[in-house]
Formats: sequence, C-alpha cells, structure tokens
Amino acid sequence: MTLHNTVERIMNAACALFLQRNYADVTMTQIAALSGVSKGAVYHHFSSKEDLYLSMMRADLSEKQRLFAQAVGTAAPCRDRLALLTRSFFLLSDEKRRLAGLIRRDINALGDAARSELINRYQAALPDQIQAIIDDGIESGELAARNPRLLAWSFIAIVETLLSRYGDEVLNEVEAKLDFVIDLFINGAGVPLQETSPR
Amino acid sequence: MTLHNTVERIMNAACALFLQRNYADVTMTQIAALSGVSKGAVYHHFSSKEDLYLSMMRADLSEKQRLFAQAVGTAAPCRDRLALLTRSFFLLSDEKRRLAGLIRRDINALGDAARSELINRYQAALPDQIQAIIDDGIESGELAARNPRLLAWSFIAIVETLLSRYGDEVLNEVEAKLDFVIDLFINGAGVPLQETSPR
DNA sequence: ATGATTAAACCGACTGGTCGGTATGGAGCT
DNA sequence: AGCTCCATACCGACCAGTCGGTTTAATCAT
Repeated sequence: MTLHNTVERIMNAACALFLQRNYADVTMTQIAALSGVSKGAVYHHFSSKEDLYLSMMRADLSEKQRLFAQAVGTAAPCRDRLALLTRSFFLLSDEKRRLAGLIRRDINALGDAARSELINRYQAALPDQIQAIIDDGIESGELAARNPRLLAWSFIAIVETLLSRYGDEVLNEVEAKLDFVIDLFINGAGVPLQETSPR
Repeated sequence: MTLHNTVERIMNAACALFLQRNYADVTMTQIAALSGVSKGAVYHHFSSKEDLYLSMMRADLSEKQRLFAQAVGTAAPCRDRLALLTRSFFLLSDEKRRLAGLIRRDINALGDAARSELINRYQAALPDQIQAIIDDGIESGELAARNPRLLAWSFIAIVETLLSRYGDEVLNEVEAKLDFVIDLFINGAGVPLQETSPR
C-alpha cells in the first residue's frame, strides 16, 4: 500500500513459505515467485536469505513483545494476567501464532550471530515476560515455589500443544483453549482432593 | 553386530549429526566421514539419505515403544505409571532422549510416505502409550475429565522442557526432574487451596 | 510545464559451489 | 570364478548470490 509495498509482499511470502517448509528447503526463487517480484528485487531489499529471515522474525517478535507487555503491566492475580496474555496470543492470526515456534526448528540453520540475536529476542518477547508474571505469582503465594523459568517454558509448551490441527478441532473456541491451558497449568490434570469425587 | 559393524557405525554417526543439525544440513559425506567409511559404503547399506534417517528413527522408536510398554502394562495409580514411564525416559542416554524430538523438526523435509510412517510410529511409541495411562486415570476418577490426547501431548511437552541445557543444570538429578514433571502435570503450578502449603 | 539528469527499484540470465546419488573397479572371501 | 563389501571418481541438479542492463520516478533546469 505504501511506497515500499514490495518489501511487505516479500516478507509475507517469506512468512508463508517458512511456515510450511524448513529454512533450508525454502529457496529465494520461490520467495520471489510468490511475492510476484524477481529474485534481483528480493536481493535489492535484503542482503541475504538470512537477512530476510532475520528481518521477518525481528518484526514479528517486536510485535509480540509489545502485545504481551500489556498483560505483564496489568495489576491482577497471576492467573488472570496469564489468561490475558494467552488470550491475546490466541486471537492472533494463524500465521502470526505459529511464527515464533519456527525459531526452535530453524535455529540450527543460522549463523552464530543471527542465532544468538534471535534467541535473545525470543527470550525477551515470550519466556521472560511470562516468567515475570510467574515470579509475581510465586512471590504473592498464588503459585507454589518452583523454578520460574522452567514453569514459563512449560506454560509455553502447553500453549503450543493447542496450535496443532487436532488441537484446533477439539477446542475451536478461543475461550475453550484458554480454559484448557490455564486450568491445566494452575490446577493440574488431577482432580482436587477436596470436595466431590474420591480417589 | 560384529559382522555388520559398519552399519552400526554409520547409524551412530548419523544419529550424532542429525541431533546437532537439520536433516537438510547434514550431508552424506559428513556421515561417511564421521563413520570412518566412504560414501560408497553408506550407499551400499542404505539406499538413500531418507532411508538412513528412517532406519535410524525406526530403530529408536521401536526401542522406546518396547521400553514404555512396561509402564503402560503396570497395575498402579495413574500418577505412578506416568512416573515409571518418565523415569525410564530420563534414564536413557542423552542422545536417545533427544532423538524422538527430532521428528517434529525434520518431518517437513521428508517425503509423504516417510512422513506418515514416522508420525504413526511416533504416535504409537509416545503419545498413544501416555494417553493409555491418562485414559485409565480419567476413568478411575484420578484425573479430571479432559481431552486425553491433548493431555498426553501436554505431558510430553513438559518433559521436553527439561531436556534443555538449562533444565539439566537446574534439575540435574533424575528424581528432581521427575518430581517437577509429575507434580506440575498432576497438581499444577498453583498452591493447593486446602491445608498448609509446604516449602 | 517540459525536457534533462540521476538515483533507486527492478529484472533475469548467469556463476561458483555443493549435494545426493551413481559408475567403476579393486580387495577379500567362498 | 563369483560374490559381498567398500573406496574413488564422477555426474546432473539445484541453490544462494551476482551483475549488467532496463524501467520508474523524483529532482532540477530552463
């Protein structure tokens, strides 16, 4: 739409292709073809394949960091803040939702500098922010005292479980997904010992 | 084994290389070099790169399926059976432990036939067996009634969280890892509402 | 305005190099 | 001999990245 709409189209095409194939299996020719521009145009805007991948990820992670910072900055019980953050994640488009997960798949294909930059940005955008909420939850006594970083990773891992095709079919509503994730993470899979059913 | 120790060496080399790099980034020449044999020898025993990858995975998944079947066949509370299965997993060598996780990373690089075969074998070896335990747990009232397949995936996801370098540093004892996984999965991260909360 | 100038955007054929896979032939056994 | 096992040399395909040339569009001069 703007002056640089070519850059935008290249990034969108790259996003779509990197989502369905490994970093190594996506060719610059394919990206150019899907963008509707030539390979020369792609290399005019991005200095290398890695530069293109990095630019795409940088943009996405910045957006997510900004988005999730709202939930982190809210004053509320830990459970509600986690729900707020997770809801905003589930409300993203399917593409955006899966993008961050690519990092773990492609990280080995990148150079050292790119790799550590991406890891840092990913940490700041996702695990660190979730851990901040969990830290507060532990301090306030809402959560049991365990390693907060491992808890944050586990939380993310559970969320990613629902990004599969099957997860989307079984729990198609955002609130249903939210319920599953938050309830499993906070209360676990076991039935509460008190009240209703015995063991 | 001694007769075909070349096959063994090739498989071990392939295992080590596929663990540190993507499927596409591991070359047959590298595998041959690390095996100490020639490329011709590799192709003498395996018809293609995909065949080698598949053979490696087949062997590993069969072994895991057999291993975990013991826990599934045990008569005990769901929690104990999950712990039994998970302990046997954590007691595997580092290489073996990470191997199954590769599938999700490399699955897109394989052909359709290989892909679906691997997915089926993985399902049978890990999620299906864990789900069998969870199914029993739900039926006996030990676990809350939720989608058992999603629960199985979540359980695996939590376990995989501890396979990272950091997870190994923080919880270096097998029993500590086991405690984290089982307790988080069954009881959740929140403090129990009743009684006094320990630690 | 209108033509001249210029720089950025863009194209696509091409290159250098790498990879999966094959052809060939030799060593050792039966 | 005839067979398995394995090493070396090689082939075709394909990729990231380059480069000379063309188009577009904005700026300046008149």
